[in-house]
Amino acid sequence: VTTIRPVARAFFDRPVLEVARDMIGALLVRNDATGLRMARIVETEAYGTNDPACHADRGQTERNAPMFERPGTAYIYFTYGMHWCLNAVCEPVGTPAAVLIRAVEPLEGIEAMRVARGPKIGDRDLCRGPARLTQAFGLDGTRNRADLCGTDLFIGPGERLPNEAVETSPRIGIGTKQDGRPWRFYEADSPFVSRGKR
DNA sequence: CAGAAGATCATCT
DNA sequence: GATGATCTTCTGT
Repeated sequence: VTTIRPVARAFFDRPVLEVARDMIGALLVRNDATGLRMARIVETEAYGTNDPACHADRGQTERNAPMFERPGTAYIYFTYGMHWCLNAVCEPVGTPAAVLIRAVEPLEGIEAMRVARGPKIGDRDLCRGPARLTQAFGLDGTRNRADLCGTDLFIGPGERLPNEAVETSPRIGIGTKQDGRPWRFYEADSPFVSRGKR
């Protein structure tokens, strides 16, 4: 378990849609003084150029500045007055793009996650949603700009899921939402995705 | 400086 | 399915 290594930085230095697809099945790992926490990524969403929903669509600001930085950088932003969301910055320096991690399947450190989330939370709900997983992993703004190719917080290659599970998902969307905004969403066929009822 | 919206979640009906 | 929580960030004046 501790032999898992981070992906190469070149993994993130690619078009954000490709990275969002390839992050399905990869591992999110935090391994530091707080212990080991590990989970499989099952749901992602891509943000980048030509996307009005992207935080950087109207240029660089203090908040979105990490999106312009080195691929593999963590962009962790605060929203709705109480929630933190984790992104992996993609594409070359100066090109704002990032993948939001929307849901993960807990694999290791489940008790630590339950301490962070609440004693009555079932395994399925520990990390099912972008703000839930940051809470479960103990991530917030103090970790903004962390290196996701680093050692104590990183993305690992994990087991390769069948691409079919990603490409045929009923809720995959590379297209347009009802309001006309782009929808760049990937999910595995898993009970740990954020919207499923199952 | 005020106002609105927001890459959400827990809780309730 | 609806609503409240809670506050930062951005925009317009």
